[in-house]
This record gives sequence, C-alpha cells and structure tokens, in this order.
Amino acid sequence: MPRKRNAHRSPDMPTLADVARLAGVSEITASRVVRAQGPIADSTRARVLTAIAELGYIPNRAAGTLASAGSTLMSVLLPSLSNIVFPDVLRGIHTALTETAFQPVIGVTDYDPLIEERILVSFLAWQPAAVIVAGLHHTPTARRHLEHGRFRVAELMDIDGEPVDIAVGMSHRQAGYETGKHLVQRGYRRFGYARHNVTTDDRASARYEGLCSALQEAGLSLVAEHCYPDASSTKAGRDALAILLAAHPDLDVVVFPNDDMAMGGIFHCMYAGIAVKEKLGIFGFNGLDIGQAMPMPLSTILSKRFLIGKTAAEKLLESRERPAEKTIINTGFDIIEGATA
Amino acid sequence: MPRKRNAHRSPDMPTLADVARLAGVSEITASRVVRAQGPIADSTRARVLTAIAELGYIPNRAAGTLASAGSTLMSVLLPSLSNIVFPDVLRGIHTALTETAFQPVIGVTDYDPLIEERILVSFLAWQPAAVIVAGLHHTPTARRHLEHGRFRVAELMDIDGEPVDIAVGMSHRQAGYETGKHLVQRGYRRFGYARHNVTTDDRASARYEGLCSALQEAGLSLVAEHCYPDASSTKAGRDALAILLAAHPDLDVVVFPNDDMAMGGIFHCMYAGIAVKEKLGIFGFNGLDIGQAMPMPLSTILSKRFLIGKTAAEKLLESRERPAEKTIINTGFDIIEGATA
DNA sequence: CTGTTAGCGCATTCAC
DNA sequence: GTGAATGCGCTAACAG
Repeated sequence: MPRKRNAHRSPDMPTLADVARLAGVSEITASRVVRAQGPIADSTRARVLTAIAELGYIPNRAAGTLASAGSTLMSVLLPSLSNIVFPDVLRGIHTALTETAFQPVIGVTDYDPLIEERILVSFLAWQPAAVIVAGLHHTPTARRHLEHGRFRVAELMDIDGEPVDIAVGMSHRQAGYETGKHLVQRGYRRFGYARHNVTTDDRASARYEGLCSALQEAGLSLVAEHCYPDASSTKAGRDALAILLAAHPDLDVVVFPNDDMAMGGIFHCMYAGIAVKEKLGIFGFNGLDIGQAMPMPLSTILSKRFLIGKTAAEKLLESRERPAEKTIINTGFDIIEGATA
Repeated sequence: MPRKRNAHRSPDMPTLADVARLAGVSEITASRVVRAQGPIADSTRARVLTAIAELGYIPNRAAGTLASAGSTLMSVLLPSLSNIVFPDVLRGIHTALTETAFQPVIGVTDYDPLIEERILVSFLAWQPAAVIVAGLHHTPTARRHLEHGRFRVAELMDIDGEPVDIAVGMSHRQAGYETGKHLVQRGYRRFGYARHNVTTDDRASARYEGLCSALQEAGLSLVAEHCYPDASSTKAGRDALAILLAAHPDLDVVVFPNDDMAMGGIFHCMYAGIAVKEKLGIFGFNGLDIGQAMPMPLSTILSKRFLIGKTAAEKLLESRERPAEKTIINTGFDIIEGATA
C-alpha cells in the first residue's frame, strides 16, 4: 500500500496540483499562469486565478528553484550594518529590486574575508541569481566560487582592482588623494590622522594611502596619527582626537576615516574650546546627513552609497548570463567644503 | 533514448550522488554526513568528507527544503534600514544565528502594512523556519498567514498587544509616560513636541500618547507641537524646533520622537545661542551612541535594539513547533539622564 | 551503522 | 493554447 501523499508535512498547504484540479486544467497550465509565461487563453487564466485566490495558494519557490535550476534570490554580503553606509547601499539594492521577482538575502561579514567565504558558500546553496559583495578582495576560495558560479556578481564600493564581473563604486585612493590636495590648498600644513582598528577595511586604507601621497607631492607628511583600539564610533573619534592633540598640540588639521569619527572630533573641540577650522581643521568621509545638519556643516567627501547599491542591482538584472567583458562603474564622489576645514 | 541528466543546467555542479559515488556509499549516507545527523562510522564520515572537499560539493538547499518540507531561512521584515534602530535589531538577530544553520532573509516594508503583507507572502514561498516582523499591527491577510503558517513567529519592538506567537520588545506607551513624568519632576512645565510624518509608526504614536497622559496626570498638556512634513532626520529635528520656537518662544522643553531629531534640536540651539537645559530642555528616544558622545550627552531613553533582535532569534530557535501559549518578553528601557534635560 | 524506495512541488521538453 | 511524461537533488521512512 502506497504511503499517503504528503505524509510528513502539513496537509493544508495547497499545491499547484490543487489549483489545477480546482480550475480544471493541467498543472503546467496553472504554472504558466502563476509565472505569467507563455500563451494562455484569457478565460483559462481567469479560472486559474480564481482557484489560486480561493485556495490561498502560495507557490513553493524551493520546488520552482529545483525544477528550473535558478532562484530569484540575490545574495548580498556586507561588512557591517552598524556603519550606516551599508544600510544605505541596501536601500539602493532594495529600490532596484522592488517590482521585480528578486529578493535580497543579507549576510554580514564583519569585515572578515573568512566569514565572507563561509557565508558565501552557505548562500550559494540556494542557487542565487546574483551575488553582491563589498570590495574586490576575497579569499582565494571565495574568489574561485565567484568566478566559476552560474550567477552574476557585483563587487561594490571599490573600483581599484580587477572585478569578477561588475564593479560599482569609487576610487578610495583618489578620494584620499583629493582630500589631501584640497586641504593643502586651503593652507593646512600639519596633518594628523585618526584611524580605527578595522585592519581589513581596505577602503579606509586606500584613502589613507591616497592622502599620504597627496601630502608627499606637496612636500609634506603626516605629523601624527593615532589608532583607536576599538571599532569606529563617534566616541572613538572624540577620544582619538584628544590623544592626538595631547601629544601634538601643533596640528592644524586632522583627517578622520569617516564622518562618525569626525563628529567625535568636533565634539572634542567643542568640549575643549578649540575653534574648529581656524585653530583646527576637521575632515571626514561619507557625507552623512547628521554632519551636514550641524551648525557648522562637516567638511567631508560625499560617497554615493544609495546610488552604488541601486546601480549594481539594476546592472545585475540586465542579463542572467555573465557578459564576456567585465564592467566597472565609477559613481564618483563629491568634496563637501563644509565649515570645519 | 533517455535525455541526458542535467540537460538544462551546468554540467559541473557536483551533487550528492557524485559525492556518494566517489566515497563509495549511498546517497543517504552522504546526506547524513552533510547534515551531521544520525549515526555514522568515523571511517565512513571521513571518506565522505574527503569526497566533498575533492569535488567542492555545495549542498542544494532548494532540494533539501523540498524534500524535508522545511528550510533554514528566517524571514525578517523590518520597517526601514535608514533608521539605525533596525540595523541594530538585525545585528542582534545575526548574532544569535551565527553558528546555527539559519540564515536571515531581509525585507523592508517602509512602515507600510500592505508592503509588509506583499513581502511576507513572497517570503513564505521559501518555507521559512521562522518569521520576524516589527510590531503587532498587520493587515488581516498578513495576520492570517502568520497565524496559520507552519513556522515560528516573533513580533518585535512592541509588547502593547496580543502577539501571534512571541513578542519581544518594550512598552512604548510606558516609555512616553515615563518621559513625561521624568521631565515634570525635573521642573519642566511648558512642553513642545516635534513629530515627523510617518503616520504608521505605531511606536512613536504610543510614546506620544504616553507622554500626553503623564502630562495630563500632572495637570499639564502639550503647549505646542509641530509635524515635520518629511521623514525623520537630524535636519527635520533642527527645522522643526526652529518652527516650534518661532511660534512658541516660551516653551521650556521639547520632546522628540527619536535621538536623530533631538540632535537636530540641539544643533538648532547651538546655532541660535539657546542654552540647552537651562533655557530649553531637549529629550530624545533610543539612546544612540552619537548622542552620548556629545559634550553634553543627550537626555533620552535607551531602547535595547540589539537585545531585542538577539532574544527574539534565540527564542525562535528553541523549538520548531509553536508552543501552546504565547510568550511576551519585555526587554525594558532605561532613562538616560544626560545633560540636555 | 547503512541502504532501498518513493516522493517533495514544480518547470522543461516536446507533442498535439 | 494546452497537456503528458519526466526528473531536478535531496531526504523521510522504513528495513536490514
């Protein structure tokens, strides 16, 4: 005696077969209606749609994926969510995916390539249509998977390197360089730099290098730097600036790896009665709203996070097949003059 | 002649069958090794593991889900990612899920119950093991799905209501109430309130009501309120306060629906030369780091976003079956005295 | 501890 | 425009 169908699952989840039976058509016809694919007579479509509504049918994507060897998932691997930059990128991705059948699946790597690799593999188990990762630097294994998979790949934020498929972002090296040039031009000479401890944030490192090379071209170099022994935060910036100034009271400008820390720097100046800009220039990176809402808007660089996410997702949707040649999209950046440097 | 296996897919993706063949065992044995389930001889396990490594085998979760009627996905539906609150919740969820087989799938509802319903349905198509949503208020359809599905459900942030399965959060009504009591006790009498335009942010509304009822108990009421016609932001807070004060220069305290806007209020005071606290109290909500890093730390309420996310995910993992009785977990909140009220 | 059998729910292929 | 047959890759249920 054959075991009962659906023996080990809930009996009340209607399947395509139920829909087909109720509508008096074959499964494949019902399937075509669900997917809005292939020629269907209007009357047939109507009957199937009615049956779907009546049963409250929800298609089983696992079955669909298995049968068609391709899912509607887009894997998104981001270094962090605490840093508002990445939620912004995500919003961009979401915006591009609204009204499409695709759904993002998010993973957080904590800036650790090994974690990235681990999450990537677990995501690939879902046969994603596309994978979005941050940066161009991955473990060899991860890179191999990205190169050989049957899915599109977008590498975000950074364009200083060779992408697997598509890269969307800006040159962080250039941003650092332009920061240096801009500040030198404004008369600053004694530079300080306050970093934080995320050693694998390649973008911050690239900006740092760009800054140094701009200084070098001007016959200058960093007078002092301090590495805050913890993750980036406003408090980190505040404390780091206090320490920097204690050792080097003669600095005339301090560059921060991001706006959060730069805000902390400004808070220290407020606290210590230091005239920002006249006595000490403060420069950030990202162009967050909060910095621009201050009485003296933060001098910084506007990175286009939302645009990066949106552009990447849109590009990925253009074709399921990986094109022969790689694409690099430079979303650029803007210097925000502000009032703090 | 039978069609070639894998006719319509890439030929080079190894399957369990390949692993089993290479290891000289049956598919089910290989499957047991992959899932670390059931008794397996060490030597067998080793052979299978070797085969897996050699082939670079990645299990197909779509097939696994289909065969076992249950996925390892956890659907997470959040109102927004711009509001740092929700990334914090997500981090908590991620933390609880690390080292488990579960993966979060994120959707963003924009505070719109209809969008929530739409995304929920599309997520249910993946047979998630659990669903996390924000708040206790959903469309009737969404609520029906949540109630009748074969998955666990956690409703986050808010506990003022009847959950489907688990609720984790705090009473926002009470938070508003305590805010009012606290400020009255500190001598404030002429209250202003600066809201923003997200009408469906039930939590903010609940806090507003709690505040009003505390004032009423003290024989007071809001002197003025202003609704900023745009989404919440620091700039919104700054502008809203300017408008409020222009019409009501005699306010002695202004409550904001969140810290971002409260920071804007402080920036307006700095700009306009208003002595914060002595001349005008400023009170926020959330307890963001940046507010506490200011020279005068923001007076606010600490909501425990990370804890909410972490607790919810942990609870959901405790059992796959929905228990008979509903659970409500109150993570509470702390009043941060700060220096701005 | 290991294997055999029988599907999970859907989409592809080809025929009509 | 519609349908029948077939199998995607994996796992539940039992038997040994």
